Amino acid sequence: MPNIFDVAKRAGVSITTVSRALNGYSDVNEKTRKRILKIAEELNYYPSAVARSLQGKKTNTIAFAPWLRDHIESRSFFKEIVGVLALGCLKYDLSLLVSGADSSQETNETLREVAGSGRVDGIILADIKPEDERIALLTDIGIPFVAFGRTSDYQELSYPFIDIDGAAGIRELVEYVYNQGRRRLAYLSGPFNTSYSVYRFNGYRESLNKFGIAEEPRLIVADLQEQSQIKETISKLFSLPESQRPEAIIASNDTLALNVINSLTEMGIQVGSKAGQIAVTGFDDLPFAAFLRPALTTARQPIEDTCAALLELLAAIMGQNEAKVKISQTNALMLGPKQYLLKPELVIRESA
Amino acid sequence: MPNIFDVAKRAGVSITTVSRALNGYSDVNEKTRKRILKIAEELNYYPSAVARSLQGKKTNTIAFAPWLRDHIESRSFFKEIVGVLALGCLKYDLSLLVSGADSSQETNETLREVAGSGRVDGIILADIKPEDERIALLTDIGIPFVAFGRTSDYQELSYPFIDIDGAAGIRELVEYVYNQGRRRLAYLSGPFNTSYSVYRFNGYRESLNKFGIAEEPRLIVADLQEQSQIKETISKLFSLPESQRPEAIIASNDTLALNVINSLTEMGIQVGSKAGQIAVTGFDDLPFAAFLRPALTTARQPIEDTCAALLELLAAIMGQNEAKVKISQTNALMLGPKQYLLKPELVIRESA
DNA sequence: AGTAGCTCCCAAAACGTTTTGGAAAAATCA
DNA sequence: TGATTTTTCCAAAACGTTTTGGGAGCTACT
Repeated sequence: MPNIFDVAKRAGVSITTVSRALNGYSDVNEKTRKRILKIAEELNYYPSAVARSLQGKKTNTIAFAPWLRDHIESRSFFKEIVGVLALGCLKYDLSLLVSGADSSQETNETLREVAGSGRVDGIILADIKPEDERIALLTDIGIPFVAFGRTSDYQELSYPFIDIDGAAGIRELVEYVYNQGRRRLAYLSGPFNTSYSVYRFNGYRESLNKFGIAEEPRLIVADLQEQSQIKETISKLFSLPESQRPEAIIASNDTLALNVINSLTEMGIQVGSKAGQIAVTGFDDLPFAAFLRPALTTARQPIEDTCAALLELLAAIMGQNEAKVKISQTNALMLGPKQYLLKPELVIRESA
Repeated sequence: MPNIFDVAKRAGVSITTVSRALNGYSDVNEKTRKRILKIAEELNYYPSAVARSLQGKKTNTIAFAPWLRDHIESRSFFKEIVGVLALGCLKYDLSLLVSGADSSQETNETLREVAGSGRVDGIILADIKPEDERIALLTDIGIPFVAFGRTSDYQELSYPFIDIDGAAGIRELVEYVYNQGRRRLAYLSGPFNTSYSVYRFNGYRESLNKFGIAEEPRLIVADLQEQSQIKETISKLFSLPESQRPEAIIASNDTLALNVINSLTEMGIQVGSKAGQIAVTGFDDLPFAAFLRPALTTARQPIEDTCAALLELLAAIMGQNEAKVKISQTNALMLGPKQYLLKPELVIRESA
């Protein structure tokens, strides 16, 4: 591979001139520039990104750092987001480095490596837990980052994040089924070791409170890990005396809802919005949600908006014009400086 | 951020010694090493990946380079693969750079940049077209790469690739519906500007030929771009006299099949494997395929195997032990040196 | 004619590592 | 004891850019 010296020699100028010609500086004669450009083209010369980074202290790369653990629920959404993010990076002339790990042990080591080694200029941190040591890690290292999601203590820590308002989404869903006349509302969730599970559950409790419905522990199952547990849970719920059985099942995400619907269907229980049927709702609006039978009523995560906001915020922080960060998404609620909440959108289909 | 000099000064040794201590060389006293390690820890020192790359000529990064254009069909599968790839990279201690572009103009410029600038050690090229100028580009630049998919002229060009045998998948599907007694088999496909469309269509023709069925132009529609066209196509097919209507519809991918099923259902036409119903098949086995009603009969792309093979092959090429490249996937067919074909798996469900 | 101001170019330093080729000090051997 | 080997360390070069701080050679002004 040719380097800048090869070009300089061939053109009969110094490497300084080659560099400045290629970078569009005005202190090089137009004729010389043309000549250098042609030679660079001929030689198939491309400046080394690595050398450039070393000198310029900029890599023009950001990392997307999720936890690639194999939850029943987590992987689908990760897949949705990375493509959109990659596309969005083009606008900022950034490259996207995907950096995750599956065993939680390694994770922090991988993240520390990518954050500490100067390989990237900024990081988008995903899959935030209620208490997430990665926030402190990155803050410590001093690398610009934006979290996708938020911890429980985001107010004290006050790091930048974009989150989707899970509580609001669930509240809308609950209100919707409440207005159908349903009162016994079960809530199914994965374990509370992911922030969004906690916030969504809070939404459920807030709604019950608002409508004056007492919490019924038997209707709340919040540690679902595997498919088999779901089936089991459902049959337990439906072995209750008729007057105590749930009239609606609020699932904390689409994948869970999918399994709930399948379990119910298998048991011969009708799912749907009509009276006599049991209502089921999800959250996320993954691609399959529209194609379920019955099609899933859910709250849509605004993926495009979220990714745009994440990049916008991160770019602003990296560009040091932190002062005037202003997220342009219309439905963004500002929780604190550089902390934004995006609203999910209610999607009514057939399952509720 | 501290650098190696800071550590050296604090430890009272030269930077050489720090470097060698950190990299586990044996010519540094165990006591000194311990001291250096502790100081590095205290200082929160991490070697600059950039400087290291510059010196070592290795970035330990590979790029995933798809075409992120917004086809009716292409995006879902891209999303599937990037997550698995990212996970697989961990085993090889590689990072994954996602580098795509949406307008086809930019694409080559982006690719040239990432390939020519030494930012990555290797590239996984996806979304191969029947004639794909990117192959020549990368060969020219001389960067190690593996294509996911293959051009029409892969034999002359002879570059490394992993492909999924689309023809074989379609053949199995066609044979399956043929054995149900169906003879009038329509074929629906997106435009032939993507390799897999061509190979899959070939599979269809080979099967017809094998079973002595004449090709019926009216049953072959191969330029579907939008949803609306699909509905239109379907109604045209079903406005034929009864004796000429298709008994099965072979769609070249799941997304297409999904829309076909929806269109048919809207028109009140029963889809399924039973006599009197029309059979519909897809290809890919995307996550939603199992949840359609009727659930989609399709050919599953072995994503995990494919990603594993891509990485295995690329790693071998990058490691210069090209000679003994041996793909370990059990169902891999070798087409040429470093050229492998993986077999899709028939997934029988309800739609056919 | 002298000087100030352009235009166009360049040598050298800096970015932070690893590698190379020793060299001093300590240990071992004869 | 002197010679040899081993252990432990280091100075300098190299990787390929960009930036800094000028410096010729012209042109234009007074």
